Amino acid sequence: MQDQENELPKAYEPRSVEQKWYEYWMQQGYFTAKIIPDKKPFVIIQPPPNITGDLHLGHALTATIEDIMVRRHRMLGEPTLWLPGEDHAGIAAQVVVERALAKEHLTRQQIGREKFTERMWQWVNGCRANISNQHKRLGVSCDWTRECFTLDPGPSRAVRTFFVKLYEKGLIYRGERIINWCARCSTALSDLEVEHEEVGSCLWYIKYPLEDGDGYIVVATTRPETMLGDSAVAVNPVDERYKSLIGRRIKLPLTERVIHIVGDDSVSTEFGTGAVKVTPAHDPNDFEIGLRHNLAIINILNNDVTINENGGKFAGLERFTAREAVVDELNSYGLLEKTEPHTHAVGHCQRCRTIIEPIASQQWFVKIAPLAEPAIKSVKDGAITILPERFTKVYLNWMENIRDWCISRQLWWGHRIPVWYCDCGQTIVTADEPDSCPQCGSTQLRQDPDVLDTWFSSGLWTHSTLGWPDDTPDLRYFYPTTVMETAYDILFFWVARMIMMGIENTQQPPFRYVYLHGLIRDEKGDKMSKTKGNVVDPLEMMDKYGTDALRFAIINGIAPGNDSKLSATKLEAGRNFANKLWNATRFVLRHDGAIVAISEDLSLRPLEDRWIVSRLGTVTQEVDSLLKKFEFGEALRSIHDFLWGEYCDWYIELCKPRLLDNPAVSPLSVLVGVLETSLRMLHPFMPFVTEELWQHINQAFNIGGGDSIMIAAYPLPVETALDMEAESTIGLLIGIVRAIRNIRAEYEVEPNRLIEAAIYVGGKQAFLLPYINAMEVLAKAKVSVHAEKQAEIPIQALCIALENCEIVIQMSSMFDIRLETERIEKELTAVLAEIRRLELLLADKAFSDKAPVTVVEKQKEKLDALLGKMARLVEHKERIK
RNA sequence: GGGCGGUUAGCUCAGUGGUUAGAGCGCUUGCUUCACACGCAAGAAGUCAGAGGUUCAAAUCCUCUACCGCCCACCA
Repeated sequence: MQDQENELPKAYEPRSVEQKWYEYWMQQGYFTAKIIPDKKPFVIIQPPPNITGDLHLGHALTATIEDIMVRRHRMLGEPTLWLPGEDHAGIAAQVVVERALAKEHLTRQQIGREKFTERMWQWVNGCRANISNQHKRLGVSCDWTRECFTLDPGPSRAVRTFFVKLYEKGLIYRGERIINWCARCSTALSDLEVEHEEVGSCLWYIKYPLEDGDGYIVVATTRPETMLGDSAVAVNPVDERYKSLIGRRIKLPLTERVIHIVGDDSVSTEFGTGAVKVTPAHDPNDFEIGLRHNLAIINILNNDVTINENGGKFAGLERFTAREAVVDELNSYGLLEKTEPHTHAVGHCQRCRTIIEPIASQQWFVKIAPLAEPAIKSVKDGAITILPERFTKVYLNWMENIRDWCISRQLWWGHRIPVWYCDCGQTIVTADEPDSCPQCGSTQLRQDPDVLDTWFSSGLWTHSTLGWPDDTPDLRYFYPTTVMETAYDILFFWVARMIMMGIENTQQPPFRYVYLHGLIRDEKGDKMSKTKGNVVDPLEMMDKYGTDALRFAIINGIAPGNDSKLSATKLEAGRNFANKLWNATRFVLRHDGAIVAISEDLSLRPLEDRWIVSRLGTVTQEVDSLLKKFEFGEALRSIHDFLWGEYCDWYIELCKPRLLDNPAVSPLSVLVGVLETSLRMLHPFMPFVTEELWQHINQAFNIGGGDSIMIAAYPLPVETALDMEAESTIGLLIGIVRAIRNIRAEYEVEPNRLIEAAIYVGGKQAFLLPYINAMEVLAKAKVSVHAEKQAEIPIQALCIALENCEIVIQMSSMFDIRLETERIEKELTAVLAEIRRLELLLADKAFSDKAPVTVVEKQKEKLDALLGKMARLVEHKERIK
């Protein structure tokens, strides 16, 4: 066994073992899910990372939490599928490649759609490999044989099939609506892709003259330039101020147009002047008013948000330049009544931060309410459970107020809309590219140039990855999946849509549980972002501390749905824990002997053996129940505290004397068994170090545990594990040892000096006797145990009362009383001298008046401390007299 | 405007009705103890944001207040 020890370095070196085991696991095919018809599978479809760059800590957290669940369920013997993939990430990825092009002073328009798409695919190939490799470094046990990409043929066909299906049901339509237009990306966006931000701006009050010259009506607006597209002024019909004006005509300033004043309920009488300019082409509210009053939709903007020909002389100006020009001109005509400061929310493009412009435009939409209804029901009924529970309300609130979803994007990267147009006017909507027009037979068909919102394909992910629309064995067996685990910030983008689409396509909710984790922030609590430069690279952390340390650091202390911060100290704690396990195992491996199961002959074993087995049982129970509740942070803490605070700090130490004495009942079986079981319990959290150590133990003690810890059994709670007698007695023992150590530290007893302690326990605890010897070394106390309390306690003794016993320590055993008395005298003299000096100093008026307050205070504090010290010394002197 | 979360030891956070509120890091003191200094032992440190209420019992449940953060939202 000595050789074995030589093989193991003194400290754990992650790099040397991680790659080895990952390759071994892959080569053994442990990650590949197998269909076992009579068993219920555990299934997680991994949230596919965007192919926009490197993995960040959020991905690491997602991957780790999912790996914990997956490894546990696999160890529990369930057929387990964790399906990995990547998302083409439509606009986000296109922005990344456009930026790369910009560095070459190129735009996508310059190189054309075909060349641009080629560039995209080049990027994808590099990025996907990168993402997979980073995932592998994290130790993820996902089934790489089933890896998917959203643009793969299968998922792509699912997208087209779904589109056609919804179109045929009348749930996808094309129409002119107000959409969010990003001029930089040159595309429409869904409402979710717009991020609102409060900005300080102005409210401009503009006079609109009545056509007949009979005065004017004042409207308030935050976007004066849009007046160029006004087609009415609206007032509330109940508003006494304006009631009589309804139907009157206005000469719209800066244009030649004459518009009407209309009455509409939607106008607030409270805000602004109570009269609102109506621009149906550039405001969702106005668009609705326009529909009700049959108003013209006058689009005044080009796609690059310059003013178009409808803006008359302002044509060609950029929107904000136009705003200034319009205001100036109005002012010069005396039509600007006033300007007020005004704060309001302005929409920005989620991907490029450009200010969004609402524009009426022809786009494709999903009529969402019919899809939302069963999705709401599935959560209300409890078919899907959202954790933590508070997100249920957030989900329902959004779903119940959901609005139609704009799914067409004027991008080049993504799933092309499966719609073809023929010159004869025919529109063909089909999953497979048509050869000719069914109406006129023409082969000159034009496919719709737009692509679909990237979330349109992600929403199908739970079943498109398993083969849908085909009826495949995977789909039949693994669907519906078990848990959808992801960050709470994509609850609407992704989770809600998966539920709607999953139910629509399969009549079943796509998963049983939604578990939402929080975001990882930097040490200051800021969201990590590349522009802020506060991004922590998981790869760097793994290089520096090891993968298990990173996994420990991001799981330890987290609560479901709560954000967390990552810091170097957490990573160090993880590394230290791995190292602690490494060394505990090294200690165990130094010993040799035959091993039996820990449950065998347990009742014949000494109390400390029964104690640690009982504690293991309790921890197993805790971990089981915590993991069932998705409390990963608490479960990890529980295992950590047990291994470090009980197994290493107490059990190993309790065993040391026994291992030297070579007693009749060797602790080795329990020493090995508890460690081996704990490693299995910890494995899902820290897969590499546990595999490495478990392999050593498995071989050295010939346990026959199998080829890998990752397919060994996960420890489950056993009813009989608890041993109250052992727990209370060893608990008492620990209390005694701590008390003695405490006294030794307090009296500064030399480390090697043995002290004499007598322990008095009630008659029932007399069995403590045989185990006191084991603790003697630890406590450096020569201990005698008495069943009953002696009538007389020796005078020069220290008495410590614990819950069930009393400890009496002879003062003379802690130090030589004569020498100690001399030492105290000496110290007292010195302390008294210093006290006198300080008292004189403080009494000196010259000092207290002239010295800075802080200096005086400091001296006072010093005096207080010395007085306290003197009191303690006097008390100590009295006691040992 | 609507909703949610947070406020616990110097720092980062667990704990959500039950004796004396925990951990990691930091701090103080002492240890080259034959697994580990990425360690061991001992210690100091908290009016659990504030106020009121329910209860035998509240950090935990209820109400209100304050501050911080987040999400949703078409009042121009």
